[in-house]
Amino acid sequence: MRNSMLIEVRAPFDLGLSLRAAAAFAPVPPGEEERLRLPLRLGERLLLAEARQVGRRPARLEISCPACRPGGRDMKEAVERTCRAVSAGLDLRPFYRMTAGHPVMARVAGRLRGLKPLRPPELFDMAVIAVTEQQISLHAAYRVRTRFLQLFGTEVDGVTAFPSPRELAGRTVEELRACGLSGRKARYLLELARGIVEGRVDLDELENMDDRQAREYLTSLRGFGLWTAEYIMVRGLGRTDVVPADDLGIRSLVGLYLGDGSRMTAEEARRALAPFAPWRGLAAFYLLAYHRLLGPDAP
DNA sequence: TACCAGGTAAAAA
DNA sequence: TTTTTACATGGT
Repeated sequence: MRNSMLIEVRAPFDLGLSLRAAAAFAPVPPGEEERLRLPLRLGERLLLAEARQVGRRPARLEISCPACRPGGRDMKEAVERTCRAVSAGLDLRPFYRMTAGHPVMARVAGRLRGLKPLRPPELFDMAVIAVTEQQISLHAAYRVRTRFLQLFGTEVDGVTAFPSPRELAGRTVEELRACGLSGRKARYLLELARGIVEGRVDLDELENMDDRQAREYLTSLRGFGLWTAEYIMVRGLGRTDVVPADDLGIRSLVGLYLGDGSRMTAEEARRALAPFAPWRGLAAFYLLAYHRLLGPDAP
C-alpha cells in the first residue's frame, strides 16, 4: 500500500471543470489548477490531501496524502473526506435526463457535463463562509474572509486551512472584528465555535438529518437564518434539492435564465425552480456556474 | 457622496 | 404582532 489511491467516482465527472466553477465565484483571476488540494483535519492533525483526475470513463481520481501512513486509517479517512468534497457519489445522470427536454437547462447542463459542486473540507468552514457572505457583496465578503484566514488560518503546504472551532473559540470579538466582521457576525461565529467545543453543537450530525431537520437545526443557531441554513445545506452538505431562494444572486439569475430577465422575488424563484425537484439546488448551481463560466459576465 | 450588496436579530411601533 | 433599524466592507 502507498499513501495514494485510485478511486472510482460516479461518472460523468470533470474535476477540472468543477474546480474552475468553484474558482469562478472568487474575485481573483482563475488559475490553471487541475488538482484539488484539500486541507483536512483528522483528529488534531492538519494535513493536505490532493486529488487529480486520471480517467473519464470510468471516472477515476488519484487521491494522495503524503503525510498519511500508507494503508493506514488516516489514509482511508483522507480518501473518504476527499470523495465527499468532490461529491464523488453524486450521480448526475438523472439530473441530465430531467433537464434534457428543457429549452434552457438542456443547453446549460450540456455545456457543463461532469460538473459537480465542490464542498469545503469542514462544515465549520462552510458556516464561516456563509456568515461572512451575509448581506455584504461577495467581493467584500471575500476580502473579509481573506483577512480572516490570514489572521486565524493555518498553512499546510501552501494551502490555508480555516481555523478549527477550538482554535477560534479562544479568540475575542475584538480580534474577529479586526478582519472586518461586524460585531454581530463575530459573536455568531464565536458562539458557534464555543458551542462545538463545549459539545452543545455538532455540525457533523447534519449529515444524518433530512433537509427539513437540517434546516431546523441550523436556523436554531443564533445568526443563522433561513438563507444561511439553505446556503450551508446546498454548498456544505451537497443537498441537491435545496435552494436558498432568498439569495439575491439566485433571484437575479433565475429571472435572467428562466424568467423575463428581471430579478424575481424569492417566491417567484421558488416557483420557477419547482419543476426541477428533486434537483432544484443543482439546477440553480448549474445556472450560477454557467453564468460565471460561459455567460455574459464570463471572462 | 450616496447607495447597494447572495441577511439577521433586536428594537420600536 | 409587524415593521424598522444597525451593522461592516467594497464597488459603482
